[in-house]
Formats: sequence, C-alpha cells, structure tokens
Amino acid sequence: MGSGCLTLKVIIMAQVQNTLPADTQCDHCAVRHKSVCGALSADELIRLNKIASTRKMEAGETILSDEVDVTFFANIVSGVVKLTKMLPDGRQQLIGLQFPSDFLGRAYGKANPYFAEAVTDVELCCFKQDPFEELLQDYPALERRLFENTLDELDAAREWLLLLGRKSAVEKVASFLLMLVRRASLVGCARFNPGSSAVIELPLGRADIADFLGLTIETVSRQFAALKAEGAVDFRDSRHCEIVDSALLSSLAGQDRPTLD
Amino acid sequence: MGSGCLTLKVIIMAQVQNTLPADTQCDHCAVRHKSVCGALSADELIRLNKIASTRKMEAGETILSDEVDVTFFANIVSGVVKLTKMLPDGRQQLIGLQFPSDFLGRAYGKANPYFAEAVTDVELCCFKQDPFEELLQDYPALERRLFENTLDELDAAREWLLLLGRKSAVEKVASFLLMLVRRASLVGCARFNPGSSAVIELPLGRADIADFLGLTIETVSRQFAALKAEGAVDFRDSRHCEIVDSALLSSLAGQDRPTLD
DNA sequence: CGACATGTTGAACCTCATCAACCGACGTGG
DNA sequence: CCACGTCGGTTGATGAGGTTCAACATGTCG
Repeated sequence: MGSGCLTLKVIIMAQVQNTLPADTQCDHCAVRHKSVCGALSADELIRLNKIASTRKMEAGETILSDEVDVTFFANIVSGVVKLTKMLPDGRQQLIGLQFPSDFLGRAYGKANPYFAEAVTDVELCCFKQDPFEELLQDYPALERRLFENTLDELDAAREWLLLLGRKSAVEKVASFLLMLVRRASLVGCARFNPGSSAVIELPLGRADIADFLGLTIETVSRQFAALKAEGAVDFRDSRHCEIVDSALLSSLAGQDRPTLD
Repeated sequence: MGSGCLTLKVIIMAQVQNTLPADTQCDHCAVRHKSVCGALSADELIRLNKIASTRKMEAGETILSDEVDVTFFANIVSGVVKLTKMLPDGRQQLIGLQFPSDFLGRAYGKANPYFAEAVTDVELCCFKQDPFEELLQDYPALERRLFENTLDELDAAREWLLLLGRKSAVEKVASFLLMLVRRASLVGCARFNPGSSAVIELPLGRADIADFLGLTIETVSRQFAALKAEGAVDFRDSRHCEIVDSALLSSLAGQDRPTLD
C-alpha cells in the first residue's frame, strides 16, 4: 500500500534570482491577470513589486514543508507543483496540483500542513510573508481574490473527496485525465486539434498519479491500458495522452448521467 | 458500492421563527464568540443582527442544495449538519461535518457544489445573502474571520483526502472517532471522565459514517467491532462510544510515528 | 402485536494491492 | 562500441481487504 518511497526531506531553498524593478516586470508577466495580482491596479502593483522576487526551482525540489517555517508566499509563474501529505509509515497522498497563476502558501500564520514540491522546473514570484500580509490589510480586493481562490481550492478538494471515496479505479483515472484537460487547457499545456481531440501532456509520472488517485502504479498503468482499449484515449508515449473520445471518457469517469436518452 | 439511497430532493425551507431584536439576542448566543460573529464589536453586531433571523430545521431536512439558488448564509447555533456530494448513479460521499459555530454557505456568488442536510435537529442563525456580503465589504475583520475559517476547512478536507486515499478500513474508523473527540469536545458534545476516557455521542448513523469514510455500512460495523475487541473503545449502544484507550486508538488510526521508543 | 428502520454477523465474490518478471530508454565506464 | 546498472513503465499471477448479498437481531412506532 502507498508508494513506500520516503522522499528525502532535503529542503533546498532556491536562490533569489532577481529583484524586480518596480514598474516594468509585471507587464510582461504571463500570469499577471489570472493570478491574485489581477486584483490590483497598476499603482498597487508597484507596491507588491517591492516585496517580490523571482525564484527558479528545479524539478524535485521542495518548496514548502511541513517542518520548516516558511517566510514567503508565491505565485507560480511557470511549471507544475504538487502538494502532498504523508502518513508516518511513508504512505503518501497528493492533495493538490498547482499550475501557473496558482498561489502557494497559507495566509495568516498557521503553517501549511503539507509539502509542496516542484514537479517540473518551476518559476515562482515570491512575496515576503509579513509585508504581504500587510498588503492584504491595505488592499481588500487582493484579500478577496485570495479568498475566492481558497474557496475554489476547497471546492476542488471536495470534488476529490468524492473521487477518492467513491470512484472505481477506471473512473479515477478517467477523471484525472478530464481534470487535466480542464485545468491544463486554461494554462496552455494542451494543444487542441480541430477534431475535438486533444493531446495533453501528463505533468506527473505514474507514481505521482497513483498517489493522487489513491491507487498503485500498477493499477494506474492497467487502467490507462483499459482506457486505450476502449478507444477513449491513445498514448504516443507514457507522458502524452491523446483524448480520442472525450464523451466516452467522461462517461467512463462516472460524471454524467448514465445516458438517459 | 455507495449507499444507493437516493435521498428525496425535497427542499423544505424552514420558517422564520423569530426576528432578533437589535441588541439583546447575541448576548445569550451559545456561539457568539466561536463563530464568525466573534470578529465583530458590539456595535457591529447590531448591524449584523438586522439581517439575521433564527431558523429551526428538523433532522433530515435539506438546508442547502446543489440545484437551488440559496439566498442566505448561516451560523449553526446547535445541532449537526452534514455536507454531501453525489455521483449521478447515487453513490454518495460525505465531504464535511459541521458543528455549532460553523458557518454554512459559500460567499461570493457561486453556488455551493454540494448538499447540506440537518443530521440532528438544528438551529441556524441565517443572514440574507446580499446585505451580508455588504457587511463583508464594510467589516474587514469579518471577512478575514470567514477567510481563516475557509482555510481551516481546506486543511480539514485535505486531511480527509489522505484518509480516503491511503488509510485502511480500521484506520479510517479510528480516525473518525478521534476526529469526533477533537471536534465534538470543543462543542460540548462529549463528556470526559477523569480517567482520560471519554464517551462521545456519534451524531451519524452507520450509513452516514460509511459515506464519510468511503466504506460500506457493513465494514464500518465490523471495524467498530474490531476496535472494541482490541480494547480501544467500548459501546454502550450503537450511538455512544467510550474511548477506553485513546493512545491505542490513535496508533490504530495510523497517525503517530509507529512507536519509536 | 406486526411493520419498519437500523445495526450486526456470516459467506461468497471481486476489485485492487502485492510480488515478480520484463521491457525500453538512458547514462556511465571499460 | 557495447556491457552494465538504473529508472520508469508495463504485464502477469496470486491473494487480501472490502464489497455484496443474505439472514438475523434489536428497537421504535403505529
């Protein structure tokens, strides 16, 4: 049960690459409007800029940890980040997957009760904790954006509860792919062909997918094979999945009414 | 799989019992300080009071629904509320359990993507939607309290992801009991004896517990029996559970280090 | 009392985990 | 250059943990 692989808890803090000049950087930022920054006016952004700095992290590095007090929040500018929790005996569960424009860190004091780890190489836009919380006080629009963000995350987590608690292995895997289509397409990780078939890049390896779905590597692999056999998807390689029949896929995911026509 | 019992989606809105006189009611309120109201001064409370009204609902009534636009938020004053989600084929998952002082409803527009149903008889303190959202604008402390609330719910949901994805049946049931001890004791549903043994009242029937833990009624029952056999708990009746050995119980829940002493 | 709801217990079955072999891609060093 | 180990993924055989189905117990309400 579980992955059993106790990941080394080496916390390597990324170096500050670059302190942003006060007024220009955000204009070119890929996530300027989608992220929480979207709540701020140009003037307000300048102040945010003053406490911001870019960091790059390599795939596999730990960004936030259970055990270390973190002194910053961050927007993901590029790359994918996984959030995980672990049982003392090593069993692991992925509790979230974050894409560009998502926000990392728990506001207001309490430590995050989980790990955040870079899945791919990642660019972050980091904000120092204390001054950022001051900003939250001063700019209600910012706080509200962050709040709505959190509400969305809560909804997503609850959707996942349903998946983990009640869905079968195939349904889980199918739902996972659909979730990627939905989320990744917003972020440009997916390219759509005219014929409504899309190729999505799986940001996670089989082990992480398993930990996301509460399954083992082997079952994930088998269910992918099953979906392929059904004609719902096709794989060019283990990381690239073509959605052949998305209607079929979502019926296999158990999300629509059971064909009431 | 799942409970299979498609609960009737009859939405019976409770009658307004009682419009609060502007200044007195809150003083006697059992959850005045624990709930979001705790963020408000006496003056501010008066304004909140103007848009508040008490409602009583009977066990089994639906409070919030997927399919109906809800026009109020609410504090739970007494009783227990369950939040559920359902797959189209009837499989059900409990995604949250709310106690007195907890807040019901999703701020800022979007509909709650779940059901809320009274488990016991429930007293609510309801706030009309639009004026309450105005209050959120005007009283940042209130919004912030609600925000922190939401963050805590998110943490709880993620804890539950780990449980559903990675824990065995015994571990799930044991964790459930411990969760009740932690939460219910804050709310006065539990009475502690000197000898560190406590009797907790299970607010849920076996079916709901099963839907909470992603199990079936039968397994829940068997695991309770197993815990009793181990000497971790004892049952006076199916609804009252005495925690005999809470250290043992939490080790069976898989939450502490595997005895490294 | 009988009808019904709720919970417990037993036996058979099935899904998924476990253990193990295997495959291809990659990198390293002889 | 190829032998070698490693790593990620696939595939097969076996078995355990939970589900399912069914019978039974208990409690409540008419």
